[in-house]
Amino acid sequence: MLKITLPDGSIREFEGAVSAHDVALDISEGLARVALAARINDKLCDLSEMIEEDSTVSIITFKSDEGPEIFWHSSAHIMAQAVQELFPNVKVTIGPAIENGFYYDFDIDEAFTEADLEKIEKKMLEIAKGKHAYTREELPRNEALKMFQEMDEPYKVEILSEIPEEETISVYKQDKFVDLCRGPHMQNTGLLKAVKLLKTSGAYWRGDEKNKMLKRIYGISFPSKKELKVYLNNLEEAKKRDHRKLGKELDLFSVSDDIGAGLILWHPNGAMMRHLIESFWKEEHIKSGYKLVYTPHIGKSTLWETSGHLGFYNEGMFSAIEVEGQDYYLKPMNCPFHIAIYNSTKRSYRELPLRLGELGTVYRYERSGTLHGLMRVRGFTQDDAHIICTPEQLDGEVERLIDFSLNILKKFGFKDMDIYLSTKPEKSVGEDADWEKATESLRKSIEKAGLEYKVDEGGGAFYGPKIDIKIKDALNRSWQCTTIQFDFNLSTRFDMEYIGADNQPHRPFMLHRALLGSIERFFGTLIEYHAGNFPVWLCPVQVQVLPISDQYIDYAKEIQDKLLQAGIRADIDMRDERIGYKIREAEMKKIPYMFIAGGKEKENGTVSVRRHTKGDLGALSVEDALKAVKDELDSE
RNA sequence: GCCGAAGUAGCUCAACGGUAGAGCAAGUGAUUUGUAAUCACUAGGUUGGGGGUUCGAUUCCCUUCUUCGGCUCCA
Repeated sequence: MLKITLPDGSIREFEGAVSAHDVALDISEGLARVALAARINDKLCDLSEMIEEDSTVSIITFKSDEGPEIFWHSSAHIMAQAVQELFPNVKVTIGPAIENGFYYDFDIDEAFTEADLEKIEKKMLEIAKGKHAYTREELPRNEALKMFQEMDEPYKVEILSEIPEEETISVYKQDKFVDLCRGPHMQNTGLLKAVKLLKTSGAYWRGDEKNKMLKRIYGISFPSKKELKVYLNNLEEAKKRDHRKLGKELDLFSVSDDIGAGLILWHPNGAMMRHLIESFWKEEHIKSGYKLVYTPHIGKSTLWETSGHLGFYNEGMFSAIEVEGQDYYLKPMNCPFHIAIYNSTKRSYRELPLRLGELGTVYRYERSGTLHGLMRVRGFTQDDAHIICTPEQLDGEVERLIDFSLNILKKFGFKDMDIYLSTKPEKSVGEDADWEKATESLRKSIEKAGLEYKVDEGGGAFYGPKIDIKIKDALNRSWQCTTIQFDFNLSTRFDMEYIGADNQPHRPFMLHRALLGSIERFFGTLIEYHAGNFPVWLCPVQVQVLPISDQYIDYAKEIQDKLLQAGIRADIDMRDERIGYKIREAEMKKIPYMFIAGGKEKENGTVSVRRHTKGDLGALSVEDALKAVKDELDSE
């Protein structure tokens, strides 16, 4: 048992050996995936370092009197100066601090090469060494406008020209560089001691693809070389968790050029895991009062006209398939089909709430540049459900939904998640009063569950407010999993009704929800979250039986048989190889349990148990070994 | 789709104007093994596809597909 003191003073206890990374995962501050560094007993260390008993650990983003945001924003200014000095024809635009580092967008025709980045890094350190003070100057907008016009910086002029004339604006100067900026900045450039420009990319001016594409440089900087080294190491470690890399190594899935981009092939190992996820999902849904349905993968154009998808979602749909003069579309969403089931008969308030669930496979046209492993694909299966209820049932439904969702996610070991409440956007359909009621219902439910959340003002869909739960990948990128969305649009478009106690027709409330989001994306985040070391219940092979040599294969088969009888997925490595080799292979496949069977074991009716990530656990009777596996399964 | 980078054996990579190599994996044989790699041999490639320049292209150019990092978009 390890006792570790966390930054807030609380004490956490851990079973077995833990690394700083394990602790980082345990602190849900959103930076667990790529915490910049850890401090163990006040010593800066790598996240892969093991922690000793009674340690004090803090996961830090920075070691500086300046907050990272100020530091990185100031670094962006230094980069802009360096680029301006090295490439005089460049036009500067904007350059903020981001979660891990900073970027700056430049207007320049030629692309930045790797060699350019190195030159820029050198120049930045040179500027930093000059210990130039950052000075703030306030001046009337018109004067600033004139100044930037003279400097021939059209992007700065564009920003200024949108500010009312009577306002005063601020500019920051360091060395020879002047930038329009609100600040604040650090005292002088000398605090920057280490910088790495990580990557370049294109970025549209003001994020609008109708505008010119600028060249963006991303970088990270620190007040010491050691911190940069630790950060880069952690980045390397994070890359090892990439679901695409692990997907190949563990033989879980692939994509084939011949089949098409963004279309996933689930290999036997991945398919077994998917089967386990889906079976669990179905059982839980049935227990929670859902009715499972199946619906077709294509539907007639008239359906999509009624739903409105051909209007507002046309760009996300695959083109039509013509059959006997009638256009059919691959479904990008399951909703119209579920609604068709609802509308197939006259509904009474006594039937509500009606919860229709389906693992529904949908196809969406995603632009080629946006595809990303399992996270963004063109064909995927949503764990979709639509809850149709009366206005009075709303609060209760949302509450049990959040509870249900968190319970499901918990089973997969997720602890570190971000919750967002998205409210009414400018363009929307539905009555204001309904929006109000729905939004409040969502808010109350999150608060009642005691969850922390962020509000995304105006971030809702045009058809209703929503709650999203996002999980971060190995590189700290957020991916939306759970989404709970109101829909004021489709219920009207499809003229959904129920007959109330008053014998009058009423419009029901409808909620869309997907808890895992899509099976593909969920699987991707699952792989990265656990770095391939899945909970035992999800492992395609839970126990690998390893006979020491040919003569113990029979004994190994006996053991395997007992395991299979007990419902445990067990394989035997019968190859003519040494035990060290078989162990290595099983370890690399991240199989949780290895049962080693040789002469000693056969004689005593035991197996030598080895647990992945823990090592040799010694000999146990076959029954006890089996019980150890079952106990772990029960605790998950 | 846009800005950039990249595609060589199943995997990880090398060679770079003179028709491709290594390690691991695979196959065969020897070995019968005690907690992260036993040895030997064998086979494996129209260097993503198509076109061009050249006496000759994996290498240079064009085009197309796919992948990667971003932008935009989103489960």
